[in-house]
Amino acid sequence: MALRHALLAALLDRELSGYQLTKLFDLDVSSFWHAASQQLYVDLAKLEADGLLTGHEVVQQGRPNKRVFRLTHAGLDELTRFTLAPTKPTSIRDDLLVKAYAARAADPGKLAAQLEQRAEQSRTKAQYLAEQLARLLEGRSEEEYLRTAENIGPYLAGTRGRMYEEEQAAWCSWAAAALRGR
Amino acid sequence: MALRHALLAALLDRELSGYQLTKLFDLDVSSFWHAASQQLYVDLAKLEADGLLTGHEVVQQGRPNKRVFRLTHAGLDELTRFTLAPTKPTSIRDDLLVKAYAARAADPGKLAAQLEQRAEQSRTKAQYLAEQLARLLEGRSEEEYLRTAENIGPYLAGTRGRMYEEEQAAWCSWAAAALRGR
DNA sequence: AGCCACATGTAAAGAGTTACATGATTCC
DNA sequence: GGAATCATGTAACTCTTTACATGTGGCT
Repeated sequence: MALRHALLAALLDRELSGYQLTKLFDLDVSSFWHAASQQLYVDLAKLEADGLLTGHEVVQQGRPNKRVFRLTHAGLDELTRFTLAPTKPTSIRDDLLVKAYAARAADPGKLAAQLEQRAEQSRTKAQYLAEQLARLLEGRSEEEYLRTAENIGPYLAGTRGRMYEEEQAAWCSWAAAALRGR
Repeated sequence: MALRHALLAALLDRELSGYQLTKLFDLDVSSFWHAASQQLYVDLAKLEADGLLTGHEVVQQGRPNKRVFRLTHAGLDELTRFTLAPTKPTSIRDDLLVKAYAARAADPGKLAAQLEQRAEQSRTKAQYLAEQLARLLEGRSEEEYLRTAENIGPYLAGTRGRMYEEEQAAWCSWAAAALRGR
């Protein structure tokens, strides 16, 4: 049920359309919460029906019109309530790790190749996220940013995403090497 | 659809009952694929109906009888097929990160407290996983183990789980400190 | 008798994925 | 005209979660 809250959080200090959220979820948010664009539209509609968001048509020139969404007071309350509610620890759920777990049933070379490919993807994503984080700092030191910025949420969550991708890349390379050495 | 394959992989070189799998998934496997015990029984029944597993009643003394499951040839084939199939990158999906993302809507102290609590849980879990990994080595060096052991899958996947929990703990502590310093 | 570990499920509701669908506008 | 980007959805299916359900046997 956190997709709803991820959407609310993404709209905390700005108005965005479904399409803009799609791109945001593809790149930045996906590092800690993945969702397909279709699902975003479904949940945006529900959130609006529940009065947590309001949508406004924006007429554009040179491209199709869009509907941007804004948090309502009820939406902000709901988000605050969510941050206070207890959460159970969740963990990784990754096909690739299940494949590694099943290593004995796999062709070592082919599994290693998949791991190396994923390592590369994760490295790319980690780099992108690092750039985004650097952009948020706007020249300030991290320490200063965390003390003074208005909304440090995206920086905190984005940092976890960057760490995750870096670790994933490192583990994939290590596991691939282990398989290659057999 | 990887729960099926995680079950098959867990049965790669041993017979286990639903209850034993429950405990395995609670502790070891949960670090890379979480599943509730009810779901295990449902999927075990399906896997048996699909001919990928066979179940055998085991009469026990001093405790209720159990049914242990064993991979069939078809089950092993299916697992091998799975390891060859392409996989899309998946990522974290964690309520706690969404909460961090929504930091601006949260009470900093209360969110920090939740992060610190999670840091503690992750540290405990990382420690448990480290012990399990050390047990697998049976005194050998990691390098030797990876070269010579029969089935290195659990060690590879378990290592990722341990890394994840360690990183999670480190990030949680860092993020909590950032929130406390405001 | 009461509690705990062992042992195995069913049913309903909720969330997410996959496939399908449509249309506007710009640029080449 | 065709491709790419912008823009928004629906429907069917699969998977997961939550709540409910039941029973054995040892220990105190």
